[in-house]
Amino acid sequence: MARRSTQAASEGTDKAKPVTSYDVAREAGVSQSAVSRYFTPGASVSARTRAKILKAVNKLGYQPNAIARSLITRRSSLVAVVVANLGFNPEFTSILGQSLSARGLNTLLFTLDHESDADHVIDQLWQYRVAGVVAAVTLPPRHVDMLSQREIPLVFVNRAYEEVPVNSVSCDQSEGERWLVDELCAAGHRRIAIVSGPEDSPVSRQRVSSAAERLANAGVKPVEIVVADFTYQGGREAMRKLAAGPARPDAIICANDMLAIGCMDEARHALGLRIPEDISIVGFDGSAPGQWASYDLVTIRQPTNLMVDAAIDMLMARIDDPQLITEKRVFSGELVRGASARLADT
Amino acid sequence: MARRSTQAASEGTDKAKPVTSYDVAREAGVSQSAVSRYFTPGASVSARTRAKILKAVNKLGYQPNAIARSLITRRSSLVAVVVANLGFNPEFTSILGQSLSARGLNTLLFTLDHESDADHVIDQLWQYRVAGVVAAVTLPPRHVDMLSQREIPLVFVNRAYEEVPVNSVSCDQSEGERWLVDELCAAGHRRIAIVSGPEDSPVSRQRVSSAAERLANAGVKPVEIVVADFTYQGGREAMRKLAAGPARPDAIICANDMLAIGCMDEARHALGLRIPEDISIVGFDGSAPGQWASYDLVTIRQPTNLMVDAAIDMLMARIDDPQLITEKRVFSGELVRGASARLADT
DNA sequence: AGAAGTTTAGCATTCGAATGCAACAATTGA
DNA sequence: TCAATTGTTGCATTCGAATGCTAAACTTCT
Repeated sequence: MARRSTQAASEGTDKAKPVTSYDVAREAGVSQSAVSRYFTPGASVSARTRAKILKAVNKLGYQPNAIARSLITRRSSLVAVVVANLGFNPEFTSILGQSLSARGLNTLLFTLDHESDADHVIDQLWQYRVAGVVAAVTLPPRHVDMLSQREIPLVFVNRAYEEVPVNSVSCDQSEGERWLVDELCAAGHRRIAIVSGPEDSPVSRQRVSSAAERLANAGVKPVEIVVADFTYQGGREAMRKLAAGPARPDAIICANDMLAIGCMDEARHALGLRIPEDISIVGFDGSAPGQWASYDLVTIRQPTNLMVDAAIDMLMARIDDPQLITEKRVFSGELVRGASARLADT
Repeated sequence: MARRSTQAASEGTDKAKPVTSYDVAREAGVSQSAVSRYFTPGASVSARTRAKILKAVNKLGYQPNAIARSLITRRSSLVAVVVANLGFNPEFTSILGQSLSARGLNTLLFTLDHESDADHVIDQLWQYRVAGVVAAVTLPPRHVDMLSQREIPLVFVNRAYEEVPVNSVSCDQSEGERWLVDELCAAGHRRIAIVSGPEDSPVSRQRVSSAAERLANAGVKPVEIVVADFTYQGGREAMRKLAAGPARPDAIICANDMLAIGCMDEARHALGLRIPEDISIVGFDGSAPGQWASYDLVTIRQPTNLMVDAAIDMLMARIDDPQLITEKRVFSGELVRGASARLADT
């Protein structure tokens, strides 16, 4: 085993030179405190020292060390973003990252496949003393409690908990499903099937139960409820199953756009059905592919931008005052009247 | 006023209690050093103290503070992942994040809209003393130099530089385009157009020039080269322009799948063309939507998993030994013989 | 049992920036 | 002009874990 210190010291060709606030202070002829204050928004530094420091900073190419800063201030500019691998709008992550960045926060991204990975994620984000957490997945209540005990602000997106008070922003799933059901029923559909997402997905469960309930109100019993995962392939298989069943439905309510797209492709390209003449298909999300001309989905568009902004607002309010009362913000979706379903004329 | 849960409300002054290694040491009756060594893989700790510490750790719920550790070791477990907002496979980010996580690294995600944002990103990742950088965007040479001076390992994905030596993994764009061109020519296409991505995108430039070159070799001059951005809408507009031009092409080579999808939708749904009877369209990427039945694109599938693994391998090798010579790994793509283009029979 | 070698434990220091405090300078008011 | 006020500055300490070094405890071998 080689001794690194001696080696590194001897071979000093082009060495990385970590510039510290002390270096800047020496260069500018001021104290390290002054340099620190220079980078602290509210601090009092005279114009003269300001100028001297600025010069030294530029000369040396100094960048404050966020690690050291976090250590002493006990807070970082990192926000953990926890998303599920499947079933979530990839554009959401992108928009969220950009909004965070615009507010000077950095994104620590965690993608989880299985809920069980949550333990690991919680450990990691705690180790990094993140300033907050935006979760678009379900976390077990004990993790929610843990974060709240540790006073780490947490905002859920499209999740709500009965048991624990949490901040959340969401799109009104029930309302959206009611709209969809009403549209389908008004257009005369009666043999309606539902394609559900995974059974452990709260979003899917909520959408499916809302739709089923509204159907029941309208005196319609779903001809079938098929469970699929939140993938294109899942949608195709679901459609295949429905077509093979006893009474082919004349309308399908899918738990998200991806499933709807899969259903449409299977219906058209494998089963030779016409949409919406032979069968109506509706989704939920308002994802980009759903709006492509090939699909032109009837769906509920979630106001992603609004939701992201709201989430960040809540998070930052919490960061400033961790004692704030929890709040849930629910946005209405927007019915997108595409051509994938036969709807009543407006 | 909202009602609070019994748990949270019971303790009026529930304070966050940051457990440190000293707390654990006291609880276990050992020194702080011992606790530290307990969490250091190669360190020597006797079975007895190990047990005592483990007990204390569990009792107090201790998690080492990654910030403090990073400060003293001068390295973090963070890897910066820099991607462009448009034009890149979202699944790439997801896979990369998971692979990093599997190796104990965390993902600091930066999404950039404009290349000019790169300055800010470089500042941020340097401030956090990231262990490495995976970039799927072009960075100005000065930034590449800066990272190399600071000895921060850097791996590019699908970018290569002539001027500076950098690590990179990529898919062989030229080879892929040659395959596509050859297929189209062999099938008898002669009026071939190209839809390019943004002119400041190296990936697009490389693909377009490779295709154009191969066409020239075959004695074919592109009927037109249309520039678009890397979006669905861009593809649609490009197709519209091409159709309005003097000689409508019988085949279109698109700089990526998204553009190809846009072209297909415009051709079919706005122009009433049949694909591939009236016009052949090919893409590049092998993205998921391109493989959906509605499109069934002829394209080049990039081996995303291989590329991600290779990138991480290179990065980790660099982290272990920053002096390693730079290396470029180029993978072949895979021709996907879909139905979006009329190809010669095999 | 004693010498020589090997683990293991603890002390003290280190990483780099933020901040309370006290000293000092600059400004204002009388 | 001097005192009171306000604004700046630097010193010294702090955050929490890692690590070189030394001393102590344990093995191993003769």
